[in-house]
Amino acid sequence: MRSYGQYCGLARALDVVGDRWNLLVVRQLLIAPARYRELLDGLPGVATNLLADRLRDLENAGVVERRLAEEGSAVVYALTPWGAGLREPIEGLIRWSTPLMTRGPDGDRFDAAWLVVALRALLSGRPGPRRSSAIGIAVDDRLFQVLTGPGGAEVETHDGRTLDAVVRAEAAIVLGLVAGALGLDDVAGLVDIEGDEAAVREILQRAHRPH
Amino acid sequence: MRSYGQYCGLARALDVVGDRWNLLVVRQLLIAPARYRELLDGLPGVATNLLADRLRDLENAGVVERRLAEEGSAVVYALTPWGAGLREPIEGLIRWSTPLMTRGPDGDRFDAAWLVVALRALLSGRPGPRRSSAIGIAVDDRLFQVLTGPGGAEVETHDGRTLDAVVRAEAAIVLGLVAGALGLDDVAGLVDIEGDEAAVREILQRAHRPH
DNA sequence: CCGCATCCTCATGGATACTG
DNA sequence: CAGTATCCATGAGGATGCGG
Repeated sequence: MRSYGQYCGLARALDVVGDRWNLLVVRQLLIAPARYRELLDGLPGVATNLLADRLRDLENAGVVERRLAEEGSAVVYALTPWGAGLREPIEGLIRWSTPLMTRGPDGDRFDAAWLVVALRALLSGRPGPRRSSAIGIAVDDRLFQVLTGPGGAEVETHDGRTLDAVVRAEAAIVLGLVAGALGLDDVAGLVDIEGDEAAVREILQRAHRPH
Repeated sequence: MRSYGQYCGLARALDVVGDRWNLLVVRQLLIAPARYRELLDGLPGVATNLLADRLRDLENAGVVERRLAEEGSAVVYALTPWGAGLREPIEGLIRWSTPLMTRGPDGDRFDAAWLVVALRALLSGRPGPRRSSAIGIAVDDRLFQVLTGPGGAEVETHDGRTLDAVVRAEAAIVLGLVAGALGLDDVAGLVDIEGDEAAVREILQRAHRPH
């Protein structure tokens, strides 16, 4: 992308991350450091050459760094400390987007890993007292609970139900909550979704690994 | 721009404002509502057809609205309340960009009006006590002062020097401050710039008008 | 397999000219 | 003044190739 050629913080920031796909690459790396193939999978629709281009650009700009796992030549992409600072504006955009999310998936693809970023944005970005929150969700007559603290969101189930169902349902509930400008304590709702436990459990584990 | 087709807040936000120039249009309207020509002037480098396209897109998305001044057919563009909510992520990007600003204008164009957004972002977005700050600036052996309160920044001069010089110098000082992670009380610096008083005075007046 | 690079097609952006 | 129309350059998207 051509530079805007403006001595303005916003313009210069967009010179770096304003290119198509760039902020979504950062989103993926805010979830966890990832391999090239994982990024491709987490960014449905991106062309392979574009992803390579964007990773190069972001690396040259100092947003992303390539790490070589000691074993062999495995390349892992991760955010630099400065790149991780994009969490703030990204969370702002996520909060701003809640009116766009109320219409539901509609046909868009969905990946539970994206909620790792979104939940933290929605639950930690509100003004006012920020203790911890508990959101109860009823799925098929079974009750689950999502506990949220200052550091982010953790999912706990009091049941044998899959974690994926909890996470997805949580998305709908939290988005509905925020859209309706309600408080975040002890709210219950009802959603009906199926899911895969192992995948989400791994996502959550990786999300707790520091970069 | 094609939709990302992802049920993710960030992706949907970028479906709306991720197009080139879109966030810069919003920046201009965060300064003040503006006519088409004013937007062209405040967005150096944008093509007229692109600006027209983007304004249409943003209007259809509910970010921008056209207002008809009672007199004749004068069209004024302004942010909707939802569109004004982009201030938060924009301010986040501006704060994130400070390392990019320390190298100076370099050849980029500069418009003092952009500081109306940037100053507020830099001075009101820091964590911790948020009282008011005073930044002293020495320009050609004369001292000026920029007073900042919770609602934003106001420029005052204790001298006959042009306001534009104050504002431009202020940019360099504040950016340097934030980049160096210093506090914001009673800091002095030195810059040497010329400017035009009337233009900046009008900008500041308009910035204090609510949308 | 993974991590890209090349090639091709087509949509989008940029600059300028033009119009109500 | 407030845009539209036009033309050309650039970049996105998709398929495929290729070395490790």
